[in-house]
Amino acid sequence: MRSINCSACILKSTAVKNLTVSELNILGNNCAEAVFKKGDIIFKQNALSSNIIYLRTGLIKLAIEGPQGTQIIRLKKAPCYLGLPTTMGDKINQYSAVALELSTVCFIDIHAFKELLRINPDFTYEILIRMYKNELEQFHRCVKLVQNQVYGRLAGSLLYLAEEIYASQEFNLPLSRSEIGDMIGTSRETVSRMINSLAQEGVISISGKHIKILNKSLLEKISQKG
DNA sequence: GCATTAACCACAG
DNA sequence: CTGTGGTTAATGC
Repeated sequence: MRSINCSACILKSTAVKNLTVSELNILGNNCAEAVFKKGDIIFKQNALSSNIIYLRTGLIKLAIEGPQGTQIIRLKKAPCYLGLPTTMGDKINQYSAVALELSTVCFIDIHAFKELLRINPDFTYEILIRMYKNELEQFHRCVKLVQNQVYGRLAGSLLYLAEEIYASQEFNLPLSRSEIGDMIGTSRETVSRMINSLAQEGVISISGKHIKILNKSLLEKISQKG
């Protein structure tokens, strides 16, 4: 395998910043970088995986094929690790990852990753903290999805995109209406109608994929009450 | 009952 | 891929 100079990487994860030069060499000797275009599958549910994936740049979605169709578990923005639960918890991928925009990704051999976890506590600590935060986020997301009505779930996900992904009140939706439906557990028709009615009420303005949040506090209210 | 919510279907840009 | 209209089932008042 061609080795990569991880020491020179300017997009190191918080965890990797704790690695020594020799540990960075272990990493560099056991990883490969790849570029994915919008729509490319990075890894697929039910396939065997022996890699941890580090998303250096870009945006991806994680999705599970459920009994009632596709469920988008969450979006992930660089920089972050993908596939920690699925690669550490099982040999088979429990979900798929698909690029939503041009993304660069490092595939890290699971054995090298485990070795780093074993030998460098500061590295391991950062990974753990990240995992715990993730778990909390997932708990909250789960409650919102189960207890909110569709209108509230849509409002919540628009807020999520604005706050967490783009840090802006104005952005281009990275997902189709159908995918938004898959994310909040509703049909594409309902997403269309509700986006339009949010626009009619002046909460947002929408033109194709371009969206602007006009009344954030009202959107937050809708997100909480449904 | 009657209204509301939201899914499913069909059809048209 | 989206938007719209009609229909229908479930739930609440």
